[in-house]
Amino acid sequence: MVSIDDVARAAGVSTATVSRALSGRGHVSPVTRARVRAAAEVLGYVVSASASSLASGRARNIGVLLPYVDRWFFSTVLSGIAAELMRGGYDITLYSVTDDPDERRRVFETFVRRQRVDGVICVSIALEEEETRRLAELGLPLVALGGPHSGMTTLMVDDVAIGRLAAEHLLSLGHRRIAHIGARPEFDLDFHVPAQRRRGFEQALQDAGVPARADLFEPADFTVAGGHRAATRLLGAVGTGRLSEAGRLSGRSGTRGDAGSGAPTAILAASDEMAIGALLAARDLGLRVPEDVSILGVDGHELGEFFGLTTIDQGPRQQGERAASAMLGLLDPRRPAAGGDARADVTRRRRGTGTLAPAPLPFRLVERGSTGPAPR
Amino acid sequence: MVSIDDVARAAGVSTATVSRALSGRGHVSPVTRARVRAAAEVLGYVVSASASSLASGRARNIGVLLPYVDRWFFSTVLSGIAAELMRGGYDITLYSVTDDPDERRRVFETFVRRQRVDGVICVSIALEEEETRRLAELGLPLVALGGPHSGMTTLMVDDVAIGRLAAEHLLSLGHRRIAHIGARPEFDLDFHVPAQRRRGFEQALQDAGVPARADLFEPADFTVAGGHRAATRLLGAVGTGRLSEAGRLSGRSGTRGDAGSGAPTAILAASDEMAIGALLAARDLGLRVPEDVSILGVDGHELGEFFGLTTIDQGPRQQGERAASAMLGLLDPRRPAAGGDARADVTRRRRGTGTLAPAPLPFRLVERGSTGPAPR
DNA sequence: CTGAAAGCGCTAACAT
DNA sequence: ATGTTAGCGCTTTCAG
Repeated sequence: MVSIDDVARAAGVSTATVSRALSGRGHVSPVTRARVRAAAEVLGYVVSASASSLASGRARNIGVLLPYVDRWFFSTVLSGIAAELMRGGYDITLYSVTDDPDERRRVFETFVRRQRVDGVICVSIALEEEETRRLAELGLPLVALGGPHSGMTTLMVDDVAIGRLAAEHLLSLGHRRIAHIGARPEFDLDFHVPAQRRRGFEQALQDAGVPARADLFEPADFTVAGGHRAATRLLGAVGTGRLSEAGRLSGRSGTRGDAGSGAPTAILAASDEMAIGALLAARDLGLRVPEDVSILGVDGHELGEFFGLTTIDQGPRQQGERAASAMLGLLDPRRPAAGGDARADVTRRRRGTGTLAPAPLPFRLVERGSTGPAPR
Repeated sequence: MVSIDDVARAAGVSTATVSRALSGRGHVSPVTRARVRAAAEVLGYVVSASASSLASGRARNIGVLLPYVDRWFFSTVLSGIAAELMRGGYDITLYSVTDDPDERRRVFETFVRRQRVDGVICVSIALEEEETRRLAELGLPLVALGGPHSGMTTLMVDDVAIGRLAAEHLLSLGHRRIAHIGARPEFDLDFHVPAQRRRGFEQALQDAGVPARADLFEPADFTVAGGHRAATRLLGAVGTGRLSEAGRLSGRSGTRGDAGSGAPTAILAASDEMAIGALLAARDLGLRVPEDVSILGVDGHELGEFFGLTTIDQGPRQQGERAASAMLGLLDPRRPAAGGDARADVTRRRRGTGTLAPAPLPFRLVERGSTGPAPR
């Protein structure tokens, strides 16, 4: 392995100069710099991460903690983080944090404390007090996506507002009997995202003078199959959780279009995957979407486009990019706002804590045809 | 940050002893070991990755190169790798290798060479000669998932055999007019996986005396939408690429069940996502699955279960685990075979190269109802 | 079995 | 602008 000494010798300068020339810290004359660069190039020199890191305390590496890497939302967020961090010249070290207490302990007590990282990004992880303390002790920049969290820069989307926007969209189309597929309690982890969406949804209904009906809420598990089962139940049949050729109903019970009772004319699912299940359930029941029933999802899942699903897109990839960008900003406060300008939403810097208080993450309604006017 | 000296002082021994006691290298008396461990525990000591790595040359960190993190197959493989490596006490550093030449250069010339990693796992990456050389120069254990690759332990699934198994399954059900949705040339990258599946498929047809018909091949892009379009075309209508209520055909042209012409009675899609698109297309056309048309996918995608899709599962998560396990085996040859026994398939060790020649990765037919006997 | 001490390769004062 | 040099925190001979 060619070392800094080899380069120094080849360029006829000291190792300190090589270090300065290559890292850009401290002044080096243009000619010297060029000579050093050339020598390094020729020799194929690359600084040793461990040596540099040991001497400088900087690792050019960010730890990313997330609960799953193999779920759409998280892998999409991760791709955003990775792209942005790589642009900033940082490596990323992946730690998957499940809810297995032993594994978590290992991550927080050992892995993260090996001084391998310059900062930590937590994605959708509800930290216990102890864990928060451990992270804080590191004295490193911390960014969380999804919260609330105390003591760290937290990027959050306002899920109550999402629920509200969803309800308002459906209300504006004239729907009054709007069902909601939300989370079973055991899936309402991680900051109660589903519960918040539901709250916003019900608030908006109330504001519009439409009473939320308990029988129009159906809990599910955030999968396509779960959405299918829930929607089948809501739309008046018993679901199997599987796509089936059966069940083309000829008519519907209840007086469609009414205000107070009967089957729903619209369904809001708390995730796109459940919404897709609902879409398929409606079809299995012989219902037309959106003529007979409108279906609305939340997330911005890639499959939504194929299914013509109207959704509230929260842009997970962009969320990842923003989180990474916030981290880069914390690491180097003089860093200019990035291309996508992910720091535009950083409104004020809290005194002393090195923590940023960003504006909420954006989301938007994407209309694609699965929602329409309420049946007459 | 508490250092090794603090522990040494607290335990009343030298730093060398602390190092030995904690790392398990070299002999330490049980009492001393216990005392050191206790001191470390109390002080909350964790070795510094950079210092340890600089001194020992070991980083306890594996670099993972993959083309995408936000696609189902790759994120699933990654989750397998991460789980297994974490079990082995290794961190993982993620490098996404696109086909942008500049980014690739950065990864192979700089990132990977910072001596941050003890080994590199390449997932589905077709390396250029130059890149292979760069990796080999590292002198580190190298494992590839998907190949062929020269000079490194390569785990491969036999895609020709997959195509063959698929065809044989359909042939055994009496199908003779079998269509294939494969890759458009621009998607046939990375070792021509789709091309190989197609080859196996056509070989098996030939072996059965069923001539492959060029008009029953349809290229697509490995998405649900693409599969839908392709299947719509194969089944005799013009697809829109979107789920539509239209097109319930009343009858079919061609004499179903015949040997030499007419619409296909079965479709093999080269990926589950395309197969799902095909499934939906068949429904849109008013065809029953599998009574009118059988549909078979390849991969083992999580959505397959919901859609009742018969598939050839290649177990991507297990592939990741095996790759990681192979890496751990290379790093520590005395390491016992892992729980899942991912080294059972390592048949022989090539002389000198530190390279293992594993058996092909397994795959299996999972019947779920989307394939059935050919219509009479 | 344990300690002393020489690095590992680089960075950052401090000098010049 | 550049060189000298003292570490960064650990591992690993080499002695004992």
